[in-house]
Amino acid sequence: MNLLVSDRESEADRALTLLRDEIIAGAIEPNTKLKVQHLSKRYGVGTTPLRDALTQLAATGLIVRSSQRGFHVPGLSQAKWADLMATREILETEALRLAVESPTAEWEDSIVSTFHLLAREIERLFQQDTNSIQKFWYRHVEFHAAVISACPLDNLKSLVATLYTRMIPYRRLTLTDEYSKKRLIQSHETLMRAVLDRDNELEAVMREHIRGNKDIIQQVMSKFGIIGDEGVTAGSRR
Amino acid sequence: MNLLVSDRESEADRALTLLRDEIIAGAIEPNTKLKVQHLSKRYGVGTTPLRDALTQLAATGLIVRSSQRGFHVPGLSQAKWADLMATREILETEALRLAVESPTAEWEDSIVSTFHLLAREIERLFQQDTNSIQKFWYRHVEFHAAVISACPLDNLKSLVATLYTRMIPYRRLTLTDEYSKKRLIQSHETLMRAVLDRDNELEAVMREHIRGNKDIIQQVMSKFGIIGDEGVTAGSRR
DNA sequence: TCATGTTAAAATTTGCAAATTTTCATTTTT
DNA sequence: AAAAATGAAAATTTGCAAATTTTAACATGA
Repeated sequence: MNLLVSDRESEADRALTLLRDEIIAGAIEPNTKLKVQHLSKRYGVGTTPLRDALTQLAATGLIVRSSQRGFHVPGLSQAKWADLMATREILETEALRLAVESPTAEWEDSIVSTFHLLAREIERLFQQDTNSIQKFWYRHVEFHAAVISACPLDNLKSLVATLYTRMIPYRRLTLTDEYSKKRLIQSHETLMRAVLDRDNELEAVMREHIRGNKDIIQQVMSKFGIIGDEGVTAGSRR
Repeated sequence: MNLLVSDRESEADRALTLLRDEIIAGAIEPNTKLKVQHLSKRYGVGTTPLRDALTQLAATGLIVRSSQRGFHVPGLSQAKWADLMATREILETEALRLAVESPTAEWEDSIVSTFHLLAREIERLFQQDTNSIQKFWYRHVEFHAAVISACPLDNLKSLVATLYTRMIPYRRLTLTDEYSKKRLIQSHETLMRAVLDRDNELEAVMREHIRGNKDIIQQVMSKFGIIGDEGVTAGSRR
């Protein structure tokens, strides 16, 4: 049965998306323990596929798995964020350098189109739609993936994607304050322009883009008093 | 029960190790489909933990997961190997550069000790012990991890570890021929020396080390007629 | 009071059978 | 013959209850 084009999506995939989306939106906060039974009921997904999703996310590093004691969302810390962003700077800048070396037609097209989708989604932030933060996240990832899409190294690009996943728990901090929508759009437009214009200082522009983002989040963390990593506080969820 | 120190290792972990060890040894060849029931019986591990192990290895990229149609060991190809090694060169060289910038006492000690363990294990290759290839693999990973252990970026180091996992299906090719034990030891000794001596050309030495390895495997692949990626041939295992 | 044991509850992990989907050989149709 | 349809077998995926391990509250003894 299933007269329409069959879905071809497993329950585990669905569970993974649901869980990730809640972490993106901050509905599940850092340091939260992820209890299988609880999430299973919450999402209406069996425990087996849910566990599969948890295993996948843990392997990526978005969540943490402790042998025999389950999964939890990692805590935030200045040090971990700095580590993540420094690593991102190395990989993403190098990927961009390689992309410039072997540019293609679709490359530039995809940068332009994903930029516009990203900009539109930023405009929509804080408006009615409750899913706008998730959508923003996806558009943001897609834009940056497009920027390095001409890089011929698949392994390098997949590792960059992993890093973006690890950034998820911090990402929401961008949207608390500080960063006006305009600045967010401009910062990405600057990067796009530099690529399209083959700016001589392209690598430097990328580094600045990343460092700018790093600094903003660090400021927000300071403001909220986040310094170290306080460990997992039990209890399910708010 | 369990009077001694309790094991604290899940069945899934055990399954993961067993499976990975067979791939390292080549007992499970590239392009082999990994059937849950078959492996479950083979290892005497339930299907649930076995599936967990498969999910983890797929998330790392050692094996491939296709939605609704299971897991398989990826096929080898010249292009994929070149991609992997180029990416490795970028990350590992940068990690080494950072390690040199903030050296510690244990760093050098760990390089020396892991080198000797590696050298011993290389001597033992092709001798009685049937597990020597796996042990060699572990010592090899440990040595390279030690070389970059002083790098302060945990994320960068974890990505390097991921790349080493992805190299597994190719690694056995090193041991068919060509590479004499002596050359294998020397190549790592050269790298160690360069680090301990703070060679000015340290980064170049690392790049050469990686490229040397890349070339050897490429030659072996040519000899065996491996060029493209022929896809999965069904059937369990030999 | 502090450390150490004890025990019940809670959570993770596992085994297995049922449900779903894919595969593949065979038949039917063009 | 080649292509499309059929259907049974095989494999993946899922639901759920049992087994194991951890957690946390409480009691015991130094």
